[in-house]
Amino acid sequence: MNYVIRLNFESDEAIYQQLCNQIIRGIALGEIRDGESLPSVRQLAEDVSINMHTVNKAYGILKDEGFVKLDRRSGAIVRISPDKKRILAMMRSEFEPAVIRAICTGVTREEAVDLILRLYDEYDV
Amino acid sequence: MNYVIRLNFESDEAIYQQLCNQIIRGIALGEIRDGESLPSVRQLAEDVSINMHTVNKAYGILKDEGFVKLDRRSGAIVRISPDKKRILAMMRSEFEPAVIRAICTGVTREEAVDLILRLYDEYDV
DNA sequence: CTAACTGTTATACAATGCATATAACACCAA
DNA sequence: TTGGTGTTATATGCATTGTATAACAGTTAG
Repeated sequence: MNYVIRLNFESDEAIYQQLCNQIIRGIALGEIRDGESLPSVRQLAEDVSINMHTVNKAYGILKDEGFVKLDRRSGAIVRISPDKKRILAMMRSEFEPAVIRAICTGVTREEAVDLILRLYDEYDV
Repeated sequence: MNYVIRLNFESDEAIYQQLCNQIIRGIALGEIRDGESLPSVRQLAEDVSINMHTVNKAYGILKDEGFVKLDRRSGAIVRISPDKKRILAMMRSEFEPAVIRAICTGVTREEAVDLILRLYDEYDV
């Protein structure tokens, strides 16, 4: 895996969450492919200078969210089990706080839609 | 203010954040109008059975986000100071984690856009 | 078989954030 | 003066986060 994980230790976002997002981002970008194996918890922890348990927590969440399969012998392997209903429910709860603020401050539907499409353009191939 | 604040004490979302979101939601829905005054920190705390400081923290955030003006004599008054740049930056950082998951699981642009538009329909008048 | 590697679990610790509680202060209006 | 604002200070209990050390069970290469 050549993909570079970027962590911001000054951020108030938890490290294990940043780690999850970075790996999912790599999958979306196509830089981490289905079937590919991720570094071991100890290896990745050393690579990015964090604790083993923080990586293990991130891997456990990626497993629960259906992005990887964990295996004692070969480590963590990217295998996507799409759960559209769950993702759409998650998207709704993530979008809602932003949309109500957008409405109050006069951000139009067109601007919101444009923002979504630009994010898709940025990550989707 | 007839608007009903709903809090979920079982949620892992902080109470002061839920309170912010509920009030902004009320503004978006038009149930709380510009110029209207919110209950005092002590009154609202008693109404929803939480601590005064939790309400005070929420009011402080609403002030920082530009949704209310605070006044020692008359309390908290809804007065929106739109900061589009800030809201758009916030929307981007809120949307990003959801969008990368959407791309990985095959949620299309159309579905994401539809979700946004349905949220607008739900809150915007 | 041994050694080295996987994920997994248990325990402990410090730091931080959340929510509560009690109390006081400065300001203003009736 | 009395009672209502927001504001601040201090303290406590609790959960989360991240780190640290250690061990366990299963796999694999030598």
